[in-house]
Amino acid sequence: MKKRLGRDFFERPAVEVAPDLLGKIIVRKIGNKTISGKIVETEAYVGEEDLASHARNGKTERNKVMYSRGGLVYIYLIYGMYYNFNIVAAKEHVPEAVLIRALEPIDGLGLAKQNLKKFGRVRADKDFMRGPGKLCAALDLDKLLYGEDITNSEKIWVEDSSPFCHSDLTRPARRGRLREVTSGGIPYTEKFEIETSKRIGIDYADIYRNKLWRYTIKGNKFVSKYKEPGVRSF
DNA sequence: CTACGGATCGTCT
DNA sequence: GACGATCCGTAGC
Repeated sequence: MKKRLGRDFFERPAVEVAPDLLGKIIVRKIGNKTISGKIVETEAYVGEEDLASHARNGKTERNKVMYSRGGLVYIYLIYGMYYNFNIVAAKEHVPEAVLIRALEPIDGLGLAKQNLKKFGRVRADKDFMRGPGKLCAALDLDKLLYGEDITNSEKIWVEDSSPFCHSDLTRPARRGRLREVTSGGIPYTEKFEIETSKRIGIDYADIYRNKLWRYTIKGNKFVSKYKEPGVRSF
């Protein structure tokens, strides 16, 4: 059974929520249409002392929702043309958040494709929701959703994954057996490994640039900057 | 494959 | 006035 994640899930430290979100399903409702995808990449931003976090200078007009209850949506404009989508973590007054960096597409690919076209051509299906800016474009996430409560919103929420869900992209070959249903090489029916790494694009953050607060599903092809194993450069 | 520059504007100094 | 939790196109190998 699919089940929406509630307050208790999000009101924990971001370094716990971020890895726990891997494998969960983001569902986006636009009118009577649905776009959904499996979370394969997240990053944790951990309070005012985290120099990579928007909370590093205290509460401001932009980041104030980070100080509210876990489970609210923090969306902001970046580089003047993209949005980034976060879910607030931890309890009220504690400014933590989880950046959603990549999804594996499941449903509503046609609409997602349409949404993305405003931002230019998309090369491959696996690139739809790979990267925080593209993900927001694909799901049509913008300032209008700032502060939305993901635990009871009609527009967006997070579900536990059902074991056999898969998209057209990852549907097994006609003759394939169920256990060969894969998500970027990782069978849905098996547990995945979580890999940690440095967060992307925050080289200015002094010692916090080296924190391993980026979480990915190991081997999943929909992770941003994923490289095929065995590929070497000269 | 890697490296690099430009787009573009709200937010904060 | 500077810059960014990004992305894409181009150039070169």
